[in-house]
Amino acid sequence: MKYDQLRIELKKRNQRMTAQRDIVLKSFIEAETDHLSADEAYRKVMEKNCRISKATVYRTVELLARLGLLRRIVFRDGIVRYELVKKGEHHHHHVVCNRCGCVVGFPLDNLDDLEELVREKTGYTIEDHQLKFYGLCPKCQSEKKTQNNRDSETK
Amino acid sequence: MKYDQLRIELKKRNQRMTAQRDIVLKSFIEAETDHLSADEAYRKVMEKNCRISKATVYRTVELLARLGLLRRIVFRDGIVRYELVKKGEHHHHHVVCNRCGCVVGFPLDNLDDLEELVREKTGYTIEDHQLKFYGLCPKCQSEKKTQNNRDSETK
DNA sequence: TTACATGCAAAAGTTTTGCGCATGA
DNA sequence: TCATGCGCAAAACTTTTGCATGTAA
Repeated sequence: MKYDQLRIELKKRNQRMTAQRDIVLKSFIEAETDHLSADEAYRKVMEKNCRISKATVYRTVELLARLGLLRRIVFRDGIVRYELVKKGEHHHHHVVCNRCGCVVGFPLDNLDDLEELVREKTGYTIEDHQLKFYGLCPKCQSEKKTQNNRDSETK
Repeated sequence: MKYDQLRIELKKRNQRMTAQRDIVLKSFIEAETDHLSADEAYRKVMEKNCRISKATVYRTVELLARLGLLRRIVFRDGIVRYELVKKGEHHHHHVVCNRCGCVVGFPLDNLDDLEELVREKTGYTIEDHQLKFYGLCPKCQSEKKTQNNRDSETK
């Protein structure tokens, strides 16, 4: 399945298929909606007792991003993470919890019109845009509430 | 002017006014629309022959961001940068050149309605959002064009 | 006076690089 | 076969931390 797709994508670009590249891509497939940094991907791979060099993971993640199989996502913490690019998926954005850092996707297509407006106003040709929302996830909202209650009782 | 504002803001939060804090804030004021990382701010300060410890710059930048005088901005390169928060300024977003990295602001207020939609759909309470456009600035567009012409002549 | 900020140097953490060996095509 | 990729370890950075000293209030 994904293994073949990887082989095909690599062949297209005259890149070789290796066991390491397969393992790294798999770790992102298994992470599902999680966004992994190169370092986190390395740890995940190590947990499975796959002996890969950290340098290889870093190089592979960078390669997969260049091939368009991974998308680079950076939130406010400045950690470079990657998410799996799924074919035919809608353009989606990210909603990030300021407290626990959990992330959910949010589909939204109609922002493309804005790109044209930006081009007119700034003279930049626009290739891409990224929108991020920051706030509190439902879990942290209720945890914060009970914490506040505890605090006011203590006073 | 800004010096007093800084003193006032610090006093509000029971923080002390120091020469170092003034110098660091000034480096962001002088950078104008540039976005500086803590490290870049440190270099700027050093250029002016001000002997400040790098640790102090890092601590000060973090403090100024916490006080709301600086705003944390992170682009796709994962470098944490800061921009001066100007009172009463419109909500603005950033347009980034993929080639030279130059950044311009782009005022746009009416995205706030979206926050309500995101809240309904995800259950997150939204405090903030950031929108970034990536493309090519006018300068890089023309540079790329002449470069392409040169390439095709050589072939 | 004294609590807080600074400077320094070391530590911690992340990412990149050089090079000899291994391997996919 | 042999160009490419890998593993290892060192290097290069960036950012944080502990602690003695200096200083704003």
